Amino acid sequence: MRLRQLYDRLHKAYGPQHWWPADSPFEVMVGAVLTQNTSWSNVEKAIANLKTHHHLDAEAIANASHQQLAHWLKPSGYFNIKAKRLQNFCRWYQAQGGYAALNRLDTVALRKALLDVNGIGPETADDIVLYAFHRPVFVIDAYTRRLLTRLGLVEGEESYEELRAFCERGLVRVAEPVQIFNEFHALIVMHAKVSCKKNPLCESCAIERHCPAIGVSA
DNA sequence: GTCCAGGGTTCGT
DNA sequence: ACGAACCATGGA
Repeated sequence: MRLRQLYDRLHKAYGPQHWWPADSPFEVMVGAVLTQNTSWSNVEKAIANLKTHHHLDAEAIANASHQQLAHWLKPSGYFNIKAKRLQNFCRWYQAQGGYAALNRLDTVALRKALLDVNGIGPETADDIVLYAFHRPVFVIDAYTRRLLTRLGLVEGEESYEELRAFCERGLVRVAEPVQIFNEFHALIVMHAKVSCKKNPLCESCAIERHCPAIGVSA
């Protein structure tokens, strides 16, 4: 199966996902940090806390006490390390001049700048670049790696950058790469959450080969 | 109620 | 290059 075909099947099975679930680019960035190694439902509660206390704002987060911030972030797990990372990110974001200034960078420079921030790794950087700045980078996460491996499209031990290059190359001629990459990642997450859970066999074998949603029926 | 899986990044070694 | 540390939540 080719990537384009996988996309079509996922899209047909699950429909438009309208990601990222956030009210502003800055909320996307906060969510990208908080969702590191944790499920989205946990992140929503932490973001709701920030909203309730009028702290979903780079300056407010930058100036909050570590203790206060960690308390609000508690539902998203790893609250001490995330308070530190989020605060570090917000101080950097302000120092850079905020969204407008960063948006003047080209995609490669923007991605590189984000990766230099302590607490921002490749997936978090790409979440931000794609979903907050609408640039064409393909986000690789554990679900993506697992699905591509099960489908036999990749070996599985590739580096993050190798997988990203593989996905971007495989979709190099699409008309609207930002829109396709946006939807593709969302669909992979949807498939992992819904289809695999629904079918108990999914976690223990390459069920995608037999998955009615995206693959050949048995 | 108890146990356990899942999910990124950094920092040691 | 590899393992350890960081944590609440939801399902079994």
